[in-house]
Amino acid sequence: MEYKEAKEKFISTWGSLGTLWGINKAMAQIQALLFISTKPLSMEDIMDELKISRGNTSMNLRQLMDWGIVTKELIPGERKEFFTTEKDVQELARIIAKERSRREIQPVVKILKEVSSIKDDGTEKTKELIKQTKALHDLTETADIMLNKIVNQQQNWITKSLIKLIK
Amino acid sequence: MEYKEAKEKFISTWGSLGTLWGINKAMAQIQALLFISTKPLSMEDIMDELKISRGNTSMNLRQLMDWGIVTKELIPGERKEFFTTEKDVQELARIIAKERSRREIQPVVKILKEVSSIKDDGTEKTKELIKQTKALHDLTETADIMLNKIVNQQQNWITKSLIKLIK
DNA sequence: ATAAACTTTCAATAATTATTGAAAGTTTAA
DNA sequence: TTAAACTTTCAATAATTATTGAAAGTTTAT
Repeated sequence: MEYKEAKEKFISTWGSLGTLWGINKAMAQIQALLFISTKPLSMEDIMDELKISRGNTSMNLRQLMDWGIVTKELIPGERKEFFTTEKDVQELARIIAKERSRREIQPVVKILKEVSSIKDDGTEKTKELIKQTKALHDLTETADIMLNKIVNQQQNWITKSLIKLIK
Repeated sequence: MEYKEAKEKFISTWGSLGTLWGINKAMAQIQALLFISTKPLSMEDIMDELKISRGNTSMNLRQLMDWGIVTKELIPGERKEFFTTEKDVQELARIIAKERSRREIQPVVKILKEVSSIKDDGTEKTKELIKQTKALHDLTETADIMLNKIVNQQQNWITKSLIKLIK
């Protein structure tokens, strides 16, 4: 496999994986392209490489910047804007975990808490609803906390030891 | 908030959360309904509760069974089939993590390995592609292993200690 | 001030994904 | 064996989501 094929394979795979971390295809592909680029790219560069429209590129770059994954780079003497992505995978994971937690998990935890806090009228179905949503609330909250702590401290002794222990 | 409202809130929230664990709305809603039900439900029951068609119900129940989350329950004297979901959240988490890993993460890890194994032709761009996809490969693989190990051993001492340590 | 270079916005359209419903298929009871 | 009770399949349709492209907006150089 040569460079070109490998590059295309990586970009398209990462793009379709986008759903796994809650973003759309174009967004993931732009990020992938920047991730393996050796220098900042302009909107023009991205459009050409991925064969997507200017509007699409603009909107998705904005979203990536909202996520905090991509930043504008000003190149002296250049009129256009250039873009780069976070290159450190650990830092990338940290940002993504934090954002997903804030955008998706926490709102759900909040609703699970509300639902599991309704007053117990003594009926079996109410008891079951309370019990099950409470269990889900606790699990989701714990998972969320763990995920964030883990990605935030990957290189410290706790995780190093954990990896050894569970491997 | 009364039972009915709480129930509807739970089902619709869990439904829209479906994307987070990679399944569609109807599938997640059916699972949610079964999750808080005190007894097995028939296809008829599910259609009525969620206001979805027979075909939709049938197809999504099948998928839930493929995932191993829902099982058919045969009730003596009843002609129709009844369904139940795994009620233990820990077990549910274990099944979901395992399935997502198998269906989505592992194929990506495989491709990252392929891409990061192309021959180094000495150019900067090839070096960068190899370096970055390798980093992503290692991170993804480690995250996948950790996730699975964690959900598989949640109640053992390792996780109990971990939770205390990182909280 | 103006025009060229560039970016953003957003209504229209395309692509994708979910849902329906009725016909075909299966199982069970008599 | 047959007919009623039930489930599955799948082509058609609906709903949702992504993408385009051109007009409007912004910035910069002169």
